[in-house]
This record gives sequence, C-alpha cells and structure tokens, in this order.
Amino acid sequence: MSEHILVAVAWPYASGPRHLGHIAGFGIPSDIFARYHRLKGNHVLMVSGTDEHGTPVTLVADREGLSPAAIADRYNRQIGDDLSNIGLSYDTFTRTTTHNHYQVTQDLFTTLYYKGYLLKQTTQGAFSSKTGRALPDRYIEGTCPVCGFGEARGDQCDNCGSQLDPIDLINPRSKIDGSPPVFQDTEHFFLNLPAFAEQLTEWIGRQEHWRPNVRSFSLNLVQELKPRPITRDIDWGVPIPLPAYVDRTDKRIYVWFDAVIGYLSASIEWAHNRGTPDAWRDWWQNPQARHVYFMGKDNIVFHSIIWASILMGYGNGGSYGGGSGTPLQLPHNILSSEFLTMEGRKFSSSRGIVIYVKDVLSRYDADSVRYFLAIAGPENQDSDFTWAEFVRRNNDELVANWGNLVNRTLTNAYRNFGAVPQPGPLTERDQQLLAEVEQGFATVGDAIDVGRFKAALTEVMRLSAQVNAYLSEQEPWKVIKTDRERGGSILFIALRCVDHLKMMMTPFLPFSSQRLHEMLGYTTTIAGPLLFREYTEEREHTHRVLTGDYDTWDGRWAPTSLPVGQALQAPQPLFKKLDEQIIAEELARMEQSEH
RNA sequence: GCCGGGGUAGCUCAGUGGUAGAGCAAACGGCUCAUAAUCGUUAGGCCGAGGGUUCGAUCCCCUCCCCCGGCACCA
Repeated sequence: MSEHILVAVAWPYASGPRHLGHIAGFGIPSDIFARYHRLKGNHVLMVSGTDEHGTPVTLVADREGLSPAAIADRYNRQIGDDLSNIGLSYDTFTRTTTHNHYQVTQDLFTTLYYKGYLLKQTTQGAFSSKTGRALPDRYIEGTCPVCGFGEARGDQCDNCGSQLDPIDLINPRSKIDGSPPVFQDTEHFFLNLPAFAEQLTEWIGRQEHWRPNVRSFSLNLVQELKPRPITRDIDWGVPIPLPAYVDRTDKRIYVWFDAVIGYLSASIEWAHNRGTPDAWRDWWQNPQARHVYFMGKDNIVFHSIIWASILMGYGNGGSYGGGSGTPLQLPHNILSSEFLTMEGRKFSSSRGIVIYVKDVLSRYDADSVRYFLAIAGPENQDSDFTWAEFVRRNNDELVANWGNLVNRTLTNAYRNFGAVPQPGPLTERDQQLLAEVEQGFATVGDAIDVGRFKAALTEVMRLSAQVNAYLSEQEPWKVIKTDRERGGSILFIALRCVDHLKMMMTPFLPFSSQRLHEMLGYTTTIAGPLLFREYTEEREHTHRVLTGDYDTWDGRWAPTSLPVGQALQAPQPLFKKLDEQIIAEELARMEQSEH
C-alpha cells in the first residue's frame, strides 16, 4: 500500500550563497529519502524554499545599497540553481516572500491569537542610536561584565562562555555601525509555549523512533518552556495581521515563525500550482501520512518544540485546518544531522573557510560530490570534508568499485554481443549472486527508510564489490573464447546485477544512474531533469519554483527484468578519476580566500 | 556554568553485556576484461582516562579530560 510522505527540508537562508555544509546536512539526506520513496511508489511531497526575512538580509542590503527584496531575489536564484545542479528533487522549492506564504503565515498567526495562544508582553529592546534600527543581541558588542573580555557579544561572551544580557555589557556598541545602543521598551507577541508543555511531553515521549539525541534533547527542553517572542522590531518580514498592526511598518512577524510555516505554505502552493488546490490535505490532514523533517542539529528546537507547538495550537482551526476536519499533522520524524567541517575547521563564510556549492559544482560532477556527502557526511556525528578524502573516495571507491564494475561489464557485453546476451542454464553460483544482490532492495531500502544513509550506500558498494569478485572469478573474457554461451550467461548475470544496483544507486547518484540506464538500452527516465517553472500570483508578482515531473519517471524499487536481446549503447565511463593535483590546487584556492 | 551528542585500527567511520568490525591506506600474492581499475591473503586496536556494578564491561553506572551543538532577540 502506498504511503503519503512529506519530506520537509530546512529552508536555506537567503543572505548569501550556501556552502557544502548546508547541502550535506539537509540536502543530500532529504533527496536520497525522497527519491527512494518515489521509487517505492509512495506519494512523496518534498518541499522547501529560501528563507528570506530577518535581520541578516537587511544588513547585506544596507551594505550594498539595495533593498532586502533585491538581495533575497539574488540569493533565491543562486541557491535554487545550486540545489537544482546538485539534483535535489523538490516537488516545490519556493520562497518565503510569496503572497501565498504571507497569507498562510498570517492565518496561523491570527488563529493562534484568537485561540489565546499569543501573549502581548513588553520587553526592553536595543536600538541603534544612529539608525533607530533594532539590534538583535548578537549584533551588540561590549566588554564582558564577568571576565572583562573586550569583544563579548550581547547574548554571550565568547571568552568566558557566560550568558549575557546586552544591557549588562560595559561600553556596549552596535557591531553594525559602532554607535552605542539605546534601550527602550517595546511590545511584542509571544507564543505561549508553556501552554503546550504537557502535550509536548506526552507527544515527544511517544516518539521512540526518533534519534536519541533529538528526543532526549527535546524532552529536556520541554521542562523549562517560556513564552517566546514571535514578532520583531523590523520592517522586513510578514506584517502582523491584526487591525492595530497591519499598517505599521516597524513591527513584523519573526523570521523563524514564518520560516517553519513554509512547510505548510509550500505544500499549499504546490497543490495550487498543479491545479488541485486541496491536494495538500492528503499529507497535512491525513493521520496516516508520515512527515519527515531534515535539518542540521542547530535547528532541532525550532521543529520539535516551536513548530510542533504552532501545529498543536492551530489544530483544525483557521482557513486551512478545516476541510477534512482533522488537525494538521505533527512531525513523524526529525532527522537532524550533525555538522560538516572543512579541512578540520568550522565553515566560516566571513573568514573564507568555505567551499560554495556553485564553486564545487563548477569543477566536479554532482554525483561525485553526492557520493562523498552520502557516504562520509555528518549523519551521526560531525564529519570532516578534506580534498584529499574527496579525491580518495572518488577514485578508490566510486570509480574503482562501482564505476569500474559498470565499465568492465558493459565493455565485455557490448564488444561480444552488442546486446543483453541470451543466457544458458544458470549455475548455483549465478543464482546465489543474483539472490544476494536482489536482497539489497530490502536491506538498502530499510536502511534508507530509517535514515541510515551511510549504511545504505555502504551496502550497495559492498554488493558492487561482490559482483566484481564474481567477474574476476568467472573470467567471462576467457570463457567466451571457448564457450560463447557460458560467457554470455556470466555477462547476463553481471548485467542483471548492474541493472539492479543501478536502481539502488539512483537515490544517491541520480545523474550517473540515468546515464547507465540509457547505456543498458532503456529509453525511459528513472531520474530525469529537474525543472524551473514561473508562477504569477495576485499583484503580478512572479516567482520561480524548482520542481520536476516526477510522475513521468518510471523506475521501481524492485528487482528489474533486463530484457534479453535489448541493444546496449557503447559504454562510456560513468565517473571521472580526479588528478591528485587538485588537492593542492583547492587548498591553495582556499588559503587565498581566507582572511 | 547548565543541557544534549561524540571520543573505537594510520585515516574515515560502523557496532555489541560474552574472543573487537568495514572501507581506504600498508605488506604479500593472483589476474590483465576494465578509468593501472579488479580479486585473494596478512598485518594492524588498554574501544578517551580513572573508579564501580557484573562470572564477564568497549557497551550499564559514577567522576574526570577533550571535541561539537543548544541554552530561547543570528538563522
């Protein structure tokens, strides 16, 4: 029976280009998961978009003398291109500045407000004495009252680790313009998280399938919930949809509140764009649907606590909770990854310790990068990207094991038969190998389903090595000289194994798997091109959405039946071997960009 | 400081209350269809340190050290 699966992927922030660490944390795992479930025949809805509101975007805009919207436009385009180029198969990758997203966000806000889950409270905020702009804590700098460190941030001191309040800093100044901040009262709306404490505890307690770090971390937080402000003193964001506020330009909904709502609004947009406006309900108001969220570990709290509370509070209210009458679905799993480091150090765009997605893809194939991030990514603990490891994994594993198996099998078969050979009687060994490889659909699939992507890919590679061993032991290139039928049988077995493994590789390596599919003589699509489509909303605002015609892809996660006699294409190497020289080149490039 | 996660072979990482695992790197051997790729064999570890529970601990408990993240106005 096919399932409805929502693949909810963290929204990349549109203040600049995204680096390899972002792709490693949420992009590759979510895409493997989504592609696998599509092959399984499940109804997958994979959504995300660029997160475009908030202070950092306004700062970049100020620096460049442009509007926040112009900055958001630029990086929405750039990030969309990156994600498409690395093959992330979103059903809808949109943005948070759409009319639809504003509507959905405002509906959730007002519904929570009228249900009594929002509290109005006055707090002290810091404002720049020069521009009058609000200063988030981390943009205030001063001397630490605890240890005397001169460059403590408003939220915490990097020297002694103390938690600080900006008002306690000695000699505070704006990190942005150097002016001393002014502290004044400001009124905001707070999400009453304590109201959900009991429900959250009960719900998280039941989620025994969550990764232990996510579950215990979240359970712990639930013990001490405080109301959390969900509006900000800023002019760049979703307007507050209450009569007294809707025309004010100085207060907006907090970027994190609207960002998580993106999962829902993007689903609604997807349904609208394809002309079936209620289709999103099959995921969001279907108690059988599974919602799986992908993100880095720094985002857990926003999903397990805040987003869950918003959904619990909204329930079946508002403009979107009606319809089928069941409340909006809570997350089924939260697959948070750890962090990728770069040559042993934290990624830092500001310090130039970084490799941007667009740069790596301009020099290397997407599947090489995907292979590395899938097999060596930060799935359970922080992991390190080094150029030496990248070259080694590519050359000694991807090329040498899988690429070579494909190449030697196809070369032998193509040269001697030009087509899938008709096999004679199969030996026990033949059948044993076929059975072992076919077993992979179960073991690899189960691993992917529970988020063990490294283990899954390792198993495919192990099976590939098994087929390499079979070829070395059976030596079809020799046998064929004396017994053409037996030689054909061996190659038939190897081809069938390659065909199966191709399907298992598709979620990990979609580009090369499609090319292999064609080399094997198929004319259909198992991993086709992704597409950008333009949509125009009310007020003639047009935006670009990354999507794909996944309904037309026909791969199935099951043993394939490679037709005997199917003509093969002349084989081409699937992957490029990388010259060891690139290690030194890339390190030099990085050194140059450091500052 | 508090909370959570991690520390296992040279490297990257799995894993389990009962004699420590994989891939790569290393050494040796085989093969030469294949992108000098492949296949086989061997070697390699006080499982962060110390204590405890247990017949038995790498695993469970306690203490400590180191790394990462969170700690509620960065996203």
